[in-house]
Amino acid sequence: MSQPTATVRELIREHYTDLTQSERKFANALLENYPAAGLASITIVAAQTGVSTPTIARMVQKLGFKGFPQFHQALLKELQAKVSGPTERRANWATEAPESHLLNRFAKAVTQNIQTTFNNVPSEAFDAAAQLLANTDQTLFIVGGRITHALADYAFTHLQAVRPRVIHLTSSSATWPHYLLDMARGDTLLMFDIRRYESNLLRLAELARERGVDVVLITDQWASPVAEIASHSFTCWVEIPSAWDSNVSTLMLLEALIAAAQEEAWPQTKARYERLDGLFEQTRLFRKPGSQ
Amino acid sequence: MSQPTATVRELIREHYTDLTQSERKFANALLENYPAAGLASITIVAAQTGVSTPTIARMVQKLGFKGFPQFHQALLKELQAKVSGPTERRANWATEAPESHLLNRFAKAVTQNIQTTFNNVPSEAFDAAAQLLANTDQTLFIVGGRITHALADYAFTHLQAVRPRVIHLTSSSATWPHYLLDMARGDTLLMFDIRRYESNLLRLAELARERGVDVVLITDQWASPVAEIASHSFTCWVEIPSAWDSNVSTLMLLEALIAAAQEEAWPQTKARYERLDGLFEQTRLFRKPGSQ
DNA sequence: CCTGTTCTGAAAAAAACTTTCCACATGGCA
DNA sequence: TGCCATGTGGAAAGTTTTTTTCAGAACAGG
Repeated sequence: MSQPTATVRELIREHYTDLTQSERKFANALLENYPAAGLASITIVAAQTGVSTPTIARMVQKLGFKGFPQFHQALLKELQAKVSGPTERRANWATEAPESHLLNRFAKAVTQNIQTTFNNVPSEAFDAAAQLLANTDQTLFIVGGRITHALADYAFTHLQAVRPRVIHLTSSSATWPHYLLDMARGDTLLMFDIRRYESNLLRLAELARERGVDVVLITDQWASPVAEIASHSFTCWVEIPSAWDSNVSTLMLLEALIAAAQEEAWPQTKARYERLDGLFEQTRLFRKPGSQ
Repeated sequence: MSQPTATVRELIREHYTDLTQSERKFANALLENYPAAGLASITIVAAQTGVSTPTIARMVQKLGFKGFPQFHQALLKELQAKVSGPTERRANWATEAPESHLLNRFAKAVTQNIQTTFNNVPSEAFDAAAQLLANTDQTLFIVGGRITHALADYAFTHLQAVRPRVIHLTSSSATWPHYLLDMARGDTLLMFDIRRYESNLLRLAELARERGVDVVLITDQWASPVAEIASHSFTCWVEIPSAWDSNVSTLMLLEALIAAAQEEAWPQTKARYERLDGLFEQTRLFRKPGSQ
């Protein structure tokens, strides 16, 4: 109310840290379905969110409204202004920014990449690869390149929680022969290779293949040479208007694979997660906010 | 009511000839400002249109609704469907797989996350943060948590290419005091904190803040406590049907920030990229795509 | 100019909504 | 462990909205 120009969305962002848990529940529901989720009566809104009416009432007061009706009207006014604007442009992602803003150009490119990537995932290969990643009888090796070693790291952190016997090959290729020593027939090597393709990754894949290791490759639309010897390879679209490549679709595919692997061996994984949680509790790595 | 799928707009057209003069007055007002003009209370709607409440009540009954609240809900439902529309339409991503396949369920959740995330980026804060990341007069520190250290690593690799004076705080918090020693007023600390929030990250942010360092925070929809002391903080939607959180939207936001920082200082960055390429050439770390 | 029909809105009654108050639950802290 | 501060929702009180009723206005046709 202090700033008559502020949208409800902005008000929520501004006051987000003041909100309690239940209040945030509603805030998130509203932001996810804006503004429809806030336009019903307070009773309905509360029921849909799963909180009580007083919680909603208190929250809108925190945002600076006198009561729910005022909040309701503010949302309505925004909606009205938006519709009467130049033919609603749903294209805009960052709703306040102009279409030419980097955020919107970027969002457009990445969305396109994700869509193309997912449209081109061979589902049998996906299922087969997920099974390999979940196979705890064998060892799983993970390796990435210059840029993608962060992705390999991410994969390692998650898969290590999902299953035992996961090994992350450090980025220095000088140490790779040591790992090759321990690779056995039936093991899996999860490899990331995005342009520009690194010759030592290809060599590593070849040597692993010779030892009977299944190579699962995640690469880009131009396809790393490793694809020719990989058991399963997945193509990600990575081009954005920039000097470098986007790895959003790569990460998305990776997460999908991790999710699939996790589902594959859920009972085991669940027990592992619980033990992990207990260990974190004991080492007090994560404390509740507010405490020292 | 006869056709449950008919929109209110269609219902109005269908029954238009049955409507009286005053009723048409409201019908026109609604069609001109659809659906906002119908979403207030019947009292307000009537006043705005210049007719009485019974007129509105009678009209919505002519359209086939039991009462004004039912009419109101129908409008709301349409609005809601519209928002989720673009996502719904490309229901199947992995075209061959059934809709219930993990790939499709996953794609749906992540798409929703990305959309919500981008809809909620405050563009001024984004621009300001990009400027901080591109400011080569000061040092840029980067740090992540247990899961997000991979993202921090990714950020480091890219930003190191964009500009000098970038420092990646290793994941072991025991070494952080060493880095704090060198932090100076005006420096920037790029921090990732996704639930569960780590208390040592909060402490680090506090100590940095005390030294006059700008903290740029990338967090999730439940907001890390660091948000309260950060100069700019960005919220990412990370929930997926899984035991862990997705970082696709997080990476997307990060890449957008990197792209913006790169654009901010392009002449410098371009020269840096060229020198970097030359160095790679000399060490022959990479081969050109297609070549052996 | 009259008459019957249709339309309209004021006002009251009914229903629903919003707010306030209070007790209970939760989690941090000594 | 017990205390305190904080957050949460049930229920009643207060308010608004919605519906119904009904009387007057507008209008067409004789």
